[in-house]
Amino acid sequence: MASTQNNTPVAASLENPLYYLENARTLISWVRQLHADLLTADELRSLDGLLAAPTDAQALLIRMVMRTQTLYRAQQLEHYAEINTAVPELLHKLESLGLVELEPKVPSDQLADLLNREELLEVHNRFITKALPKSASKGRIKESLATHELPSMSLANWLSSNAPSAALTCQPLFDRLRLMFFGNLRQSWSEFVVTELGYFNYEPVELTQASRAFHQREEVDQYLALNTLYELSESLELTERIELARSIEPINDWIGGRYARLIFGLGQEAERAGETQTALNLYRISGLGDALIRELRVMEKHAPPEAVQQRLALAEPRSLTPLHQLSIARVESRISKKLGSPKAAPKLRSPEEFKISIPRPDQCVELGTAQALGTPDTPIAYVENCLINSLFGLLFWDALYAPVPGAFFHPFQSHPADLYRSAFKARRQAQLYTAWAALDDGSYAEQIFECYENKRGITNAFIHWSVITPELLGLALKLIPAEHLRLIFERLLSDIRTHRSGFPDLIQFDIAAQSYKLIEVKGPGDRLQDNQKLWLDYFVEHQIPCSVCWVTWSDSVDE
DNA sequence: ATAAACTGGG
DNA sequence: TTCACACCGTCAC
DNA sequence: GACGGTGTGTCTCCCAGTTTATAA
Ligand SMILES: [Mn+2]
Ligand SMILES: [Mn+2]
Repeated sequence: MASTQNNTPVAASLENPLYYLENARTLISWVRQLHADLLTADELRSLDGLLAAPTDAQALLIRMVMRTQTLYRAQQLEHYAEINTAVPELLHKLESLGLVELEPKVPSDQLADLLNREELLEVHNRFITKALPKSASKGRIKESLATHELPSMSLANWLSSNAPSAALTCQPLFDRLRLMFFGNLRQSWSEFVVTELGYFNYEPVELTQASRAFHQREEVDQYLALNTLYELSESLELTERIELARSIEPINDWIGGRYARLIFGLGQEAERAGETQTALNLYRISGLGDALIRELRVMEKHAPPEAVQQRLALAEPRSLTPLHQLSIARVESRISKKLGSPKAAPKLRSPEEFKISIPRPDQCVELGTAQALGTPDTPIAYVENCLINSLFGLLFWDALYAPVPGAFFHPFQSHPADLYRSAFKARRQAQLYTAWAALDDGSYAEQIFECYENKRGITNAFIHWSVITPELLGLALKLIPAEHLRLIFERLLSDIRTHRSGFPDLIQFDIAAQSYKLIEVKGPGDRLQDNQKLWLDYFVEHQIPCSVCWVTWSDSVDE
């Protein structure tokens, strides 16, 4: 039933009414094939039990796992046409396998997930003497319930009617399986069917036998622990979350990055709560560039300038992105002024600027400006990051999808797992070299067109197929010199994460002059952002034509 | 009464 | 979970 | 005017059916 082809998991045909079960079994067997050593004996036993159960029982469990809740009224599970056994019987079977709990005790704060507003209000007014009016919103009822201490009890008791219910007890196991398969918790069980329906298309990449997202159980545990802390942000006190987070010692760089982001986020929460010292400590632990900036800003506010300067001296500029360096340079400039030995503010090259006044457009200011500036011979496209990123994705397609060991481990990836890591370039030197060579010998335009034709529609981290029309692609490749593309791609590749954004809003082509120009539009009240300033600086440095257009409203009185 | 938001399902 | 922008306030010149 | 900080919209297939919020 579970299907793999050429050593790759394959989505089930929709002809099979139990397609979702087939997909789940595919996922499970793929994980067991590659990750069996990362599962406990208990977990393997649970899976064996499930896979040996009657088909209808398996199907119902997967239906429940795929839905958002972990708690269900039996009534919510009765409508599945492809499941022919009575639901109570199946739930009973699943209970005997230890996958489901029948008639679970439901705490009052979970009632809202299980009942609609009307039912919730009815329950509220039956258990709480101070009744709420018929019009009370669901949030209001929830609040009121929370202020009273009510004992947990089965749903049937809450409703004092015959309302059978069941809770999944195996959700953690299935989340774990999903994580081990996808390498993230963002993708869901429905990934298979959405692919089968054709809404997602992924580039097929040969998966090596060693292709797996995790190598030790501890890595999976840490990922799950970090994720739980993100989810708890609403319900658990900050101090407790900090304590839990700090007890985690990441065992690899990848987990370390997620850990750093969590700690940074906790630091920001602490900062906003006025817990300055806690925030500073967390920023120091985090090690993220963003955290260093926050640390410096907090120190600037609360510590003597000498202390800030000392901290600045310890910063390692080489490990920081240009974006971080810019922020740090500004701190440096302010602090040195305070200490009496002024150091110049960071100086970036800026492009030509011009102003236009147009009526406030129906759509966004970028489109209004494009309309005002564009002519038949000098057409404008509103592309922002899409054009350059798409050209990049098309030219470097083979590098992006090179079967580097460990980069691809399931068939639903839009990009290699190490795309944003520093070793990305080093591991694809041959493919990158080929692409650079095409740019040098002039064959790149043809290659990009070919890739565009062949790969159109395939989900790609850089390419926005709907924006890139053949006409736009043709103009861009004809009018942007290869040398300019080389310069831009070099900077992009030097730090993909940071440099994939910040490109100007518009590109204007001049067909007669065989030239082009990038235009960043700034409406009233808007201003250049740091990542935009840095790209513009680079464009000016390398004589890549660009400008900033300041827009005011011609039909507006104020200003 | 109507629109907006959410949920499930292929 | 991304990215750009809108909008607010402060500070120094 | 240059900054710093916060919040928002849009987007994560797309359709149908249900639930919720809001106003008249
Ligand atoms: Mn923009
Ligand atoms: Mn803009």
